[in-house]
Amino acid sequence: MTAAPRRTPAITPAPSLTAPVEDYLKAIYDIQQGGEAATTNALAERLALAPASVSGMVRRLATQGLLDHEPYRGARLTPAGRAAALRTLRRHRILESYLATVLGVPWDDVHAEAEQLEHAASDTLIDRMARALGDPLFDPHGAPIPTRDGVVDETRHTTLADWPLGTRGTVMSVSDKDPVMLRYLGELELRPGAMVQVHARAPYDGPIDVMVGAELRQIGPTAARAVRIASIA
Amino acid sequence: MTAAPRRTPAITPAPSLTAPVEDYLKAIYDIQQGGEAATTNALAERLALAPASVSGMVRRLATQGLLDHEPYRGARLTPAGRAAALRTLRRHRILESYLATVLGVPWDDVHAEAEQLEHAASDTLIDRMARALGDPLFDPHGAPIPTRDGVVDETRHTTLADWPLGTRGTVMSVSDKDPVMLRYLGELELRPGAMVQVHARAPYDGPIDVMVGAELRQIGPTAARAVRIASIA
DNA sequence: CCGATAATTTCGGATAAGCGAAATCACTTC
DNA sequence: GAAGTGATTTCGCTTATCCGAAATTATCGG
Repeated sequence: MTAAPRRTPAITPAPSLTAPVEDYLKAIYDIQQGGEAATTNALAERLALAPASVSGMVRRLATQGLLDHEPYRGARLTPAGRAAALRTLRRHRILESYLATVLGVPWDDVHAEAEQLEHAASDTLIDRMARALGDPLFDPHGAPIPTRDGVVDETRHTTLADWPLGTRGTVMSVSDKDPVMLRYLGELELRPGAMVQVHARAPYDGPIDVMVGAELRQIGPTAARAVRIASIA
Repeated sequence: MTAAPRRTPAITPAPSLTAPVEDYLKAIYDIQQGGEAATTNALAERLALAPASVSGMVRRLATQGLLDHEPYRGARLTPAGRAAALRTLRRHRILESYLATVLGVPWDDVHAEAEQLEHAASDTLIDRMARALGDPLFDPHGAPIPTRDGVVDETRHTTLADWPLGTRGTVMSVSDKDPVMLRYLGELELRPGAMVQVHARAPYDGPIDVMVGAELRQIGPTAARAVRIASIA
């Protein structure tokens, strides 16, 4: 191993990355954010690719200094990789906010549309959209929007599946990955800002009784895991 | 100066085309619209590619039924190719209009931005933007916007370089290809809608004296060729 | 009709991204 | 501590898009 000059890169992630590369970095960020290791398999599943393909790309990105990779162990973003991931995340979430707020795109469609546009929109366009929205801090699903300089709230909130019985809380965010799930949660009024209180949880992954606003609902554990809660401030 | 709108037979523009393919089709449409033959070299220059690359792609697109190609002669869009080109053109021009009108992107920047986004935005998003604008018929540079069904005004207007002396006319459109040129034309107030009258033309590609509104300007023939004029109605 | 020139195509090769099958490694279990 | 299992990587190959150099074709001037 030659002692490569390991400068901690400034916030500027050099040249424009390809769409697949941005997707890998975003996925790795996301998995790390969930506290898990960004293994080949986890990445392959999230990106809907064959593990073999992920192996190759991860090696390439590691040589490009965007992530650290110990073979058979998993990948971890370098500062440069993290910066790139956050830039893409900002684009994604600003776009989601803009599409939902200004153009009235239904909130369960916004994710897929933003997924495409995030690779094409220029930085200045994203900033224009952000300004038009009043530089929002959260997207329509409650996810925090990184600033232009890569500052982002990374608080990990408890999911509704783990929220203590009896305690009142607020919905902070819902997962935006699955449009069907989103539509379902929308029907239950489980959107960011909603007040909740878990009354009971049946054992063995049974249904959860939860007050949403003034309504008593029953939801399954999978849906509950997509909803993140915080104490009322 | 030919006439009037044209209807394209409803042909399913098969599965989503790649960005390069859409660019080729758009370029061919554009060149044909200018009355010239879409030769390999013309395409190579417009797309900033090597002629060898164009040869290969044109052959491929011909086998896919998007264009007719006689080797050593040039390419011509089939109905399917034309439909695909017009779909991309609609996206491009709706995006230009939206960016300029709603988001305040400077009119010399909108082309480059739209060039990227047109390959990523969904059809329904484009329609949403169009509706938000009141389904405009022309983009900010005066170019006609095809409808969802591929109807577009293909009138070919005379350029300012050929406009008869003394006759008053209206600027119908300006070329959006070169941002520097656009900025220049903007400074001269040569935008769609402006009234013009050519007073004199110096020989040998000399400068052109032209009244723009109430101002007398002098412009060169290259700039004049980017401005299209029609009689006042 | 015959080249010369210019346009076009063909050829071999490069890069990015992906896949399936086979080999390899890590970890748990006996 | 060996073996089996599942995760990971390697290998060979595919597709899309691009390039430069060499070969080919069209066309125009005489």
